[in-house]
Amino acid sequence: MSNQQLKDAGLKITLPRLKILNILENADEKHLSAEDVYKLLLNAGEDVGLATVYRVLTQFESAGLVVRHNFEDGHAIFELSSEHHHDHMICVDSNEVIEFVDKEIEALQQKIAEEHGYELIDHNLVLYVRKKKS
Amino acid sequence: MSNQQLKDAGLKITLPRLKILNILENADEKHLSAEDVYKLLLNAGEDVGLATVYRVLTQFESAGLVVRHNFEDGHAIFELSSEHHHDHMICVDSNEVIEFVDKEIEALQQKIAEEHGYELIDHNLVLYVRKKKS
DNA sequence: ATGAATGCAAAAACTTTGCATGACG
DNA sequence: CGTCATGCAAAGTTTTTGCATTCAT
Repeated sequence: MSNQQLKDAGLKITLPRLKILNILENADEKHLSAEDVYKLLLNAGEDVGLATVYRVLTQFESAGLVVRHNFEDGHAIFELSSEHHHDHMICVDSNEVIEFVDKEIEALQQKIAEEHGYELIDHNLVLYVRKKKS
Repeated sequence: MSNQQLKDAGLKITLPRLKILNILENADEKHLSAEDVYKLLLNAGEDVGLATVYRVLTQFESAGLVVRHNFEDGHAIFELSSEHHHDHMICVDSNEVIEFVDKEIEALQQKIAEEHGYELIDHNLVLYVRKKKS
């Protein structure tokens, strides 16, 4: 039950929030724009306003339930935050989103920041790729 | 003279294009939004429309003169394309943009893409950092 | 019952486009 | 001179906000 997740996040348990959380948990594609979530809700016969979707997703982000990414095409996508951080690869042909983790890259980023006299707070890495016709 | 760069790019030499190119070459901050460029033009007493700034920057991008980045805050910034590719570090306090290059990271990205059966087309890496109080 | 959450519509921020006028080669 | 570029204003996108109503506790 998702109730607990909302409570833990300090959010009142409301229908729109539950519905949106359910979409994020159960949709095939885990990387959704606000519009995507909105459409999935409509398709499911749920009556939730787009403004609410934006508001709820933003609250989820503040609560750490969800991560927001700004991919290059200008509009944000949201995904449930998994325990382990990961980066993304986007296929330029199919728009498929692939997740990956690489310890070495993470370490290097840390090193680079330090070498410049900075502390690494966060990062954003997206690889744009194309399937190899082996 | 910037005339040649425009010619080489296959673009007609017009005043707005020259002025914008000059801004990009001579401004202190090398990472400018369309609005920034527009304001700098106004401050310099030049009379160029914002729509033209967008059009020209987009043309420059197509011509390879300029690179467009979508930083996380949703609006695009442009910079003259230097010979050597580089990535960016942004100070979360001052919004300062620092450029850096790291061969190892570039190589790793290539490797990761390949391991997943993809060919690396492009990438986008931004580090969010904070100055160390040594 | 009270304060917070929602829905709608309006606005805001950023970017693109249509069209008449003006500039380049 | 013909064509392409410009400026303005209008429209498009994506996201946010104001406000009256509804909902959760």
